Amino acid sequence: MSRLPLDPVEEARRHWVEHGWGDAADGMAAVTSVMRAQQILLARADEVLRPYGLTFARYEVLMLLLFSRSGRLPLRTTVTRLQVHPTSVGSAVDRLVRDGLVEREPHPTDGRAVIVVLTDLGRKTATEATEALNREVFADVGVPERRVGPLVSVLRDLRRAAGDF
Amino acid sequence: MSRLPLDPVEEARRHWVEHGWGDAADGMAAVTSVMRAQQILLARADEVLRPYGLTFARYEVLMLLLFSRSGRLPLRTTVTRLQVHPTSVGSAVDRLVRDGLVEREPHPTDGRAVIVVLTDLGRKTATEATEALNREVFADVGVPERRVGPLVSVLRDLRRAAGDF
DNA sequence: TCCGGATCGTAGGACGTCCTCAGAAAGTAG
DNA sequence: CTACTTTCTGAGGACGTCCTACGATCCGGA
Repeated sequence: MSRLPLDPVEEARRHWVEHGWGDAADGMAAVTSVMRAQQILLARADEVLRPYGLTFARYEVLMLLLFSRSGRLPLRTTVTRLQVHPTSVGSAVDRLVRDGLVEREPHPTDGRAVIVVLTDLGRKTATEATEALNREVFADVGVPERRVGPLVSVLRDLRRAAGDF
Repeated sequence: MSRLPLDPVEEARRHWVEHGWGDAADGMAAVTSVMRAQQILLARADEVLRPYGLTFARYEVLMLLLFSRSGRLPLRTTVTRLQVHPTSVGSAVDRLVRDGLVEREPHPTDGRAVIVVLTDLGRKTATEATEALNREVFADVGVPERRVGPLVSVLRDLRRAAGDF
């Protein structure tokens, strides 16, 4: 993967201004920056998770179950908390079941619903994977310490404005 | 899409601290925030682009060609600038060709390479789509004006540290 | 000149995301 | 109790991303 001579986001911003789109240049730069940052961070996380047979999407499902303490949640609950499409969680759960990390159970009172249950292997894997992620990714995301707070804060505003919570 | 009672990122941070992972909690919050912000912004962009038969990935290819002024670039150049895998750009170009927005041409001197050429329809579509994106997404990304600059700045640091440029 | 390594693009496959549609079950109004 | 609406899940498909493997081409050094 080669290093570019110039920041592609700043290059795009320059083109935006040249085309008379200056009033949208900052927004374009923000959106493009977030897109690329996500790509970088997701690649790092997936690389660390690969030895555990996980991806970040499946890891998020496992962590939700780990935090539930009883290790079991309705599928619908995970869909709501993870803010993704039902079929996305569905396929993640399918692969977690395939690998023995979770199990599907029928809901005791709602015949439509499904309960996802963390297995012992799933609990062990989630814990070990978290320690690896903490060490290899989260402990240093490549942003100066004092700028992490403001970053999370501004993105929280964005998420709130988008109706997440 | 339902609104959650609490910020899921802050909920996760709380769980991180409770599990003794406090030193990685900020990084986890930063990574998770970026992931969700990207999902929100990508969904908005794709929605605005849908009437033009575009996705954000294909739109980025078109804009690179539009800015090249001759409207033609080696495929390799677009792969490098967009920082994605060659096969990702390949499939994007396939669909752009299918829709008549670009054409493939052989490279005049390098038998391995491919030149991607913007068609008149592609140029027109890219321009109109940009005006829609500027109006509907980039002009107001849901972040206070004065915080956009720092956001772009901190993510530029992250991208630079990751070796992008 | 020739040959071995590097580069470019593509094919096939795994995965995650979204969409629409369908069916089953639950809830609700009458 | 019936009929209508809503909720939950799964099937099938489109798309973007990545990976590995492969063939074709280029290039530089022997």
